[in-house]
Amino acid sequence: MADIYELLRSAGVQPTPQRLAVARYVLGTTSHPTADEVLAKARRECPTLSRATVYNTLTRLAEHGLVRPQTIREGVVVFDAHTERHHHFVDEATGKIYDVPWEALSVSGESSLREYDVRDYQVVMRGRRRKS
Amino acid sequence: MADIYELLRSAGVQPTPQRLAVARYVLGTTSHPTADEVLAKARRECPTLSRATVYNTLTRLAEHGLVRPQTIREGVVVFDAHTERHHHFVDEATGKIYDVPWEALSVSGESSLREYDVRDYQVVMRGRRRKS
DNA sequence: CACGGATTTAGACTACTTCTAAACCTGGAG
DNA sequence: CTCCAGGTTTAGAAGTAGTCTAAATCCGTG
Repeated sequence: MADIYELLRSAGVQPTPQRLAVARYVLGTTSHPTADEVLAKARRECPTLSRATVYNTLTRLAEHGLVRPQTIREGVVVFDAHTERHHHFVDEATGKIYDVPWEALSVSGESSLREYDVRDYQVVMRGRRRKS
Repeated sequence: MADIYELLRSAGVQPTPQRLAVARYVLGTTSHPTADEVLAKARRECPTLSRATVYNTLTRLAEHGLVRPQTIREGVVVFDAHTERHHHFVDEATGKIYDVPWEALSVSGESSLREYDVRDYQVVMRGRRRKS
């Protein structure tokens, strides 16, 4: 949340008002928004913001490691402000995506996969979130 | 590939020429095709086949457990004829998806996830396939 | 052979994403 | 101060994935 302006600058992304509005929303939520959701929220701060700018900005933030696009939900890319390794749980009833800490699961056996140079992996779980 | 006709019938899907063409292709490949790829291939056998029929048929095959839709590649659903549990490896250079046997990996720790009722899970890996 | 239900079809339509070309800053050189 | 050049933003067009609709077709039964 802190100083988004400085965060963008130090990541090498010139901080324009539009980019700040996008970054403030996407970096401040854990809800895995789609580009359109980011557009809707960021427009509250910057009403002329265009769809193209949102896509450009999200792509740029991703290139600079500030968000991570994820292919988990059907038909859309969602953006995750949580950039360290972690797993995901998808609630099939609501479509909501939850982050699962890396340490909650342990995966072994990758070493047997000689044919593949695995650069990254994650466990994707689906089911229902228990009401608590 | 055996008797697709019987396979459809016994799964409760009325085997029409269009459905046979779709099923023959999608059940006979390990390439995780998209609906459009299935359309292109199945049209060789059945040139009047329409896009809508391909979507309808793939949905029906999925409902009857003969294929499994997967959300792994950006922006598209791919269909996997391999319906038992398994993991996936995505080659980031080519976009190709490879099946990884269930036994090749072991995941532990799901039990700590009290908040979630995990009905299904898989490991999704990304990287480069080694040329062999 | 007519009927009715299931199936197929083309094309319209929606959603998501990328592209394009014009407009718009903004900051430095003259 | 003015002009220019870069980068940025914009609306809308275009491209791609998938769904929907209504008419046409097919097929088994009476």
